[in-house]
Amino acid sequence: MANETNQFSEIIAHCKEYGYIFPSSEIYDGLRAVYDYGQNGVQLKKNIRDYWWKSMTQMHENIVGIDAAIFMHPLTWKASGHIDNFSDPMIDNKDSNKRYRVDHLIENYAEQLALEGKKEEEFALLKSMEELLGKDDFAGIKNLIYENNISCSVSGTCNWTDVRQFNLMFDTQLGSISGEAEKIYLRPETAQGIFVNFLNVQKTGRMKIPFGIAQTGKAFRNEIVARQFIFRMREFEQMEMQFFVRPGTEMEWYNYWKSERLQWHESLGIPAEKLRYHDHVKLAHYANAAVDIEFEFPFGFKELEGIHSRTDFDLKQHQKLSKKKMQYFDNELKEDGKPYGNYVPYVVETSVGLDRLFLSILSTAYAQEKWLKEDGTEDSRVVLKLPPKIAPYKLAILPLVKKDGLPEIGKQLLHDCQKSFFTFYEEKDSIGKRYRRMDAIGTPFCVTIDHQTKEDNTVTIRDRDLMTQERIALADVKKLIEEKIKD
RNA sequence: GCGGAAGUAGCUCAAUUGGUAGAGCGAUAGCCUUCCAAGCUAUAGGUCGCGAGUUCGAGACUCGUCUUCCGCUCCA
Repeated sequence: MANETNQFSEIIAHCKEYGYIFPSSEIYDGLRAVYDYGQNGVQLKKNIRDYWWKSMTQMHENIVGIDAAIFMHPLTWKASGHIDNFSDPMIDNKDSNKRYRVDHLIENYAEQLALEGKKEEEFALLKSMEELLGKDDFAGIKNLIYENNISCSVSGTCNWTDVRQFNLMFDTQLGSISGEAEKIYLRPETAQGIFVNFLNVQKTGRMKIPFGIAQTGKAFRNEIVARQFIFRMREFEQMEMQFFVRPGTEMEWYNYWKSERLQWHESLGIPAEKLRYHDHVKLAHYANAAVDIEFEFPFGFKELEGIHSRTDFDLKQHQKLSKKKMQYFDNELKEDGKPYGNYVPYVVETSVGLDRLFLSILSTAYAQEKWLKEDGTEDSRVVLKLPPKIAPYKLAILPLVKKDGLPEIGKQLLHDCQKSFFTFYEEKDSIGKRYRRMDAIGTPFCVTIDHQTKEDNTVTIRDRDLMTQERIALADVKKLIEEKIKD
């Protein structure tokens, strides 16, 4: 009966129409690549986050959570490498549209000079470049490129844009007195909040390796091109867990989390064929192994979660800059009967984008269905087949008519149920229309109060996905739903 | 960032050669009530994305700008 299509633009439209996601500050034309979660979206997002939180912390006695601030000491980003690696001045060639890091562009040209035997010119060029870069004199850099007639290797022209700084980190000022204010960054990842709290948590929680610290929270990246709805946003939410292990055991844990995390996504109803691993060939500066779990979005397979073996890079860097020892004393005995002793732990990270996960779940759940009714006419619906445990509303209570005392029974049931889970109550419009509305927002169960209810205290309960109904005792409704929404 | 396309009511779309905006669905209120969006009545909702320009007159033409989608580019 199902004839499903999965057009991305239809999903976006559905999100807006049914209160899942709105463009940010839409009345002012929106803000590029920034979105707000609506009344249903916030609930779905929260349920996904809670499910992650529970499976990471509550279900693992050796993983605890924290909630670090978005603002962090500026040296944090020096230590992590974000300041040095992500603030390169760039320049575009207007003819080829090719973008270069200006230091690479000039260094390449300098190499040519060297090959031509013009050692002095090479030296002078590099020296001026360093001076200009040192004082962020971008106009000067551009002049330097023009003076030396440095051209684009693709177009061969010197038709350059201005030099621009592309720093992925947003900055702002801490302290309100200008001049005295300190430049401070909005965190580009939540991981560092965990690393800087490593000692606090390990000591106060008396944590023994291996152990993990989990955190969910907002991160900010000033992406040059942010697009594809909520897939790449400038403000987004991460759910990260850093797992601290004994050096040498990291690959074991890396493989453990690699398979663990894939299964977790499947437990949220994402079909296995829409998930795959993508091993990194080119590794980031901090990693010795990295894999992405990719999901087949409507626009192709893209990264959903990253699992990285980060070695001891981060803790060592913080040790270096903070001059605090990021050590752990391992009392467990080696084969020779002596303890493992002091070391800087290795880290295996799992990092999933909550917004991306939201989009994965939504695009998996979204379905347009068409079928023939008994009288031969076509019927159709749009339904979000969300797993009941994360659906915004778990149950809708629908009196068949709004008279004869049926609303009163419905409201009593609402009162009983809403203490335990989100319950929707609606008595307006035809029952079919109300079912369609509930399908559109993904409510898994609808209970209808009819005249028989008054006689024998039973109601019909309708399954969203099957559109079938069965009659159950009114008194069993709450218990039944609670059973259905359990993990 | 480059190229292409689009923007009129909550949604889908109309509006002659330029003559100061309409429909269906939806929403709200009421009536009716029969378990899968389709009965009846009434009401609300738009400075045509925004800003200039051309014109006696612009939703329509021109320019700019914002936003979105598609392709390229980028992506610790």
